Amino acid sequence: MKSVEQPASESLSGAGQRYHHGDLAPALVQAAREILETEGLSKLSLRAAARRAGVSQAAPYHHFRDKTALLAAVAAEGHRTFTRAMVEGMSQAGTDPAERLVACGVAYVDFATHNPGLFRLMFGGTIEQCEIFPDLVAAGAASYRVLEDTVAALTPGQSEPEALQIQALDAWSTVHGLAMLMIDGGLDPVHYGLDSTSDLTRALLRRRLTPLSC
Amino acid sequence: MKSVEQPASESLSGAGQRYHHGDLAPALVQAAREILETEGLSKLSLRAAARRAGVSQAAPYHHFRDKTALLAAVAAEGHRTFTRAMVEGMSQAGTDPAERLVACGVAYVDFATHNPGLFRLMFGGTIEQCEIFPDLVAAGAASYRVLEDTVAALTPGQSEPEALQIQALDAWSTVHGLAMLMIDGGLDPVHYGLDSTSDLTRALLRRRLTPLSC
DNA sequence: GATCAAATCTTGACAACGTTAAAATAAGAT
DNA sequence: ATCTTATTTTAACGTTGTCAAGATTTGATC
Repeated sequence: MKSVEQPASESLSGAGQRYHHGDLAPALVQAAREILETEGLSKLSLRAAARRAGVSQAAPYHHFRDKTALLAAVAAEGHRTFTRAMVEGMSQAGTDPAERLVACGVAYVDFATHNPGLFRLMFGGTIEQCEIFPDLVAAGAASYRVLEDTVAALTPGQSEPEALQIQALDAWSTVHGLAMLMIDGGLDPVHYGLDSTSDLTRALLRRRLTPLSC
Repeated sequence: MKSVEQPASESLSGAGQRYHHGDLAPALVQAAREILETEGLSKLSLRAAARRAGVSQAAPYHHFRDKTALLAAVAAEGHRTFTRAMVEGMSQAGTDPAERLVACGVAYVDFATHNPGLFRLMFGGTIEQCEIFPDLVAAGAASYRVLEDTVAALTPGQSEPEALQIQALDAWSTVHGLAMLMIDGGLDPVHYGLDSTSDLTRALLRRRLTPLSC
């Protein structure tokens, strides 16, 4: 009476509804991620994620303690792809430290505008007491380190570490604020005589990094 | 059999539960605001706000179409006090345009750190389709204009308006990002050798406004 | 002042949600 | 083959957003 032996390949292929899903935790994370981007945070319920993954309402509780825990997993995964996006964006920017920082910032803002729901989940305070999710904290710290390192490369001979940190914070605040304003504040690049949000980000960062010639 | 004639003074005095509240809409906004800061957004339900205002669960629907409409009212009111905070902060900063901008930024970030829940509601994308609430849009635009004007005062002889707008956006992004990171990212001023978030904001903005002496 | 319409509030209900408990089923070890 | 454990389901509880129907108050009109 066994069902056909499938090698745990699930995805969307077939309606094979075996009792044990086999890989439910990642499937729930992906389902939640999809709902987040297509329907928004308000439509992202645990039950909806379970439905999308093809399991019952209570199944997620064997893999996540809470709804918040699932959201934390989504956010952590988001931070990892976010980190990758920044690294990749910089790798195409050559070797000039300033241009690399610009590319990092552009990747930062691009990620936010392309995944607004996810970005808000990662930074928007939706997940209360996020410090109790070590995975999330680590992923967030790693993504910050990319930006910090990029800023550090900008001023090689920096003696005092506090100045560097302030500089990194400055860069971080700028791109983070820009990202937030673009996805929430209804910022329109055309209003600045530019075509895309990427161009606006680039213009803003370039202007910053090349102080008035003196 | 009339109850004692009270001149519509409500507040918290007495348990006078007359059938008509008299001023329910503002009372609900304030109740929501209080819940937001004391218990967080997740505990802010329409029913909880109604309970706190001393009315039944369905009473709010005679003053707000939705839960979202109530949130929008809270956010709009937040933007107005936010605007006032920035104006007042600048008024104590003298006449130097740069110092006024710094004061504006400090007020911006201070407001966020003192009212994190409200600030997130104002900017965090919680209110979907916020463009359908004209009051909210107007209040938000007014708060932005304060910052824009302050930046404009910084460079009096600015010919092209686009350059000014980019400059304003730069300033806005920075303080906004800083505010967001402080309430969500767990930014610690001590980590930068400073005592308070205000000091950190000031240090960052001053550094920005005084380019490396040349 | 009596009457009537509008505004305001309440009770009661419904579906959806987060969450838990108990029971059912599959997987793996002995 | 049996037993233990992990996984999933069904059923249920309390809470929420929201609506419909009825009750109460207010204010205008005669």
